[in-house]
Amino acid sequence: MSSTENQQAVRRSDATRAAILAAARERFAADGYERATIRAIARDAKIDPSMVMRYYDSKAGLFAAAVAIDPHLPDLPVEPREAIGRTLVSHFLTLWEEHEELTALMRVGATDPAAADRMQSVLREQLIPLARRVGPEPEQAPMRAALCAAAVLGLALTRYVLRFPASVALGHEEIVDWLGPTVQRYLTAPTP
Amino acid sequence: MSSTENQQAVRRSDATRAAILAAARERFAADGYERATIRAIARDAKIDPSMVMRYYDSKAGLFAAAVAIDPHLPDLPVEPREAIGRTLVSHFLTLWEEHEELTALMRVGATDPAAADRMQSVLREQLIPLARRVGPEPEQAPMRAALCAAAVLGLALTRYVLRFPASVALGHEEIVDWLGPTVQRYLTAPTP
DNA sequence: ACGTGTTGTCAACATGCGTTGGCAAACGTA
DNA sequence: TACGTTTGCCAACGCATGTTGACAACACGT
Repeated sequence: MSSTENQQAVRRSDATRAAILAAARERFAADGYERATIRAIARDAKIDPSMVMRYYDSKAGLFAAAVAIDPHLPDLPVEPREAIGRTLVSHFLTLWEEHEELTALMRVGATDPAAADRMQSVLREQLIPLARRVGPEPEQAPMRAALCAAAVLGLALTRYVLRFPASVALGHEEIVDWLGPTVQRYLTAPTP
Repeated sequence: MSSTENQQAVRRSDATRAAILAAARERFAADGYERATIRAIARDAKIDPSMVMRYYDSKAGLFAAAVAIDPHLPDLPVEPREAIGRTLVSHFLTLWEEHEELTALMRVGATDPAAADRMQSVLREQLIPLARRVGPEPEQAPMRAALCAAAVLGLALTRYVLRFPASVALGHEEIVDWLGPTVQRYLTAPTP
C-alpha cells in the first residue's frame, strides 16, 4: 500500500494502465483484433510491450478490459410511450460517439465469437426487457428487440465502421428523425 | 491449348481453381480475412498451399476473386412504386442466402478498408441511382440510399454475421413485412 | 542508509504466417 | 516413343507476432 489507510489500493502504475487502455481502445477500434498488435499499442502508450502482459495478462485480457462497457438501457425513461423510439435512437447515438470501444467491439465482433456474444448479451439483458415493457405481446419481445438492434447497429455499421460518406454526413437530429419512427414501429406497432 | 479450336481455354486445372475458390469463400465467410489462412483453405480444398499462389498470385488476389459479385440492382422492377421497399428487401435477402461471399465481404469489410470500399461501390453504383429514380428530390438520393443500406446491412449483420438467435429465427416473409415499409419510407417519404 | 517491493527495459523464444523455387509426375502432341 | 507443358508436392525462407524471464532503476517505510 502506498497511502496509510486507503480502502482502494492506489498504485503508482495507474497512469500507465490507463495509457495502455486508451491506446488499446483506439487501436482496436481502428484496426480490429488481429491487426491491432500489442507492439503498436505499446508504442502508442509509450511503454514496453511486456508491460501490457504484466497488467492485462494477455492480448485477450487486454481486449476484454478495453471493451468493458454497460449501455445502461434500463435507466431510459419509458414515458411517453410514443417517444421511446426517438429516445432510444438518440441515446444509442450519443453512447456511440462518446465511447469508441463500441466501434472496437463491433469491428471485432464481426470475426470473433466472444465479442459477438458480448453484443448479444446487451440485446438479451437490456433491449429485450425494454421491448417487453413497452410492446404488445411480450412473447414477441425478442423479435422486436432484434429488429431494433438491426436498425441501430446497421446505422452504426455504415457510419462508424464502413464510414459510408452519406451516412457519416448525417446529423444527429436527422438520424433521430429517420430512425426514431422505425424503432418506434418495431417496438410498438401491431404485427404487420 | 487442350482442344483444337476452343475460344476459351479450358484448362485441366479448372476443377482445382474452383475447389480453391469454394473453400476460400467458406473460410473467409466463417473466419474473416486474417484468421482464414491460406494453409487452412488449401487443406479444405485438398491441395498444396503453393497452388493458391500459382492460381491467384497472393492472398489478397484470392480474396478479391472470392468476393467478386454483382448484386444487379438496376435490373429490379421499379413498378409499382409503392412496392419497391418490399421488392428490395426480398431481393437482398435472397441474394444473401445464395451467396455466402456476401457474408465474407461484410466480415472483412469490418476491418479492411478495401473490402469496405467494395461495399460502398455497390451503394454508389446501384442503390443511389435507384433512390434517385424512385424518390423525391434527387439530391437526397445519397442520404436515402445510405438509410436503406443501414436497414438492410443491419439485418444482415445481426442475422448472418453476429447470428443473434432472434434474428436468425425470423422467416423470409416476416423480414419483408417488417423491413419493407421501413425501406419504402426511407426511399419515398417526404423529409420528416 | 538500507532493504523490499514496484515499475520499467531489454533481448530472446517459439510459432504461425505468406510466399518462393525446385523437382517429380501426368498429360497432350508429334 | 520422345518432347515440352501443365499440374502438383515439398522444403524452406524471411518476417511479424504473442509471450516470457532476467535484470536495472526507482520509490518508500524503517
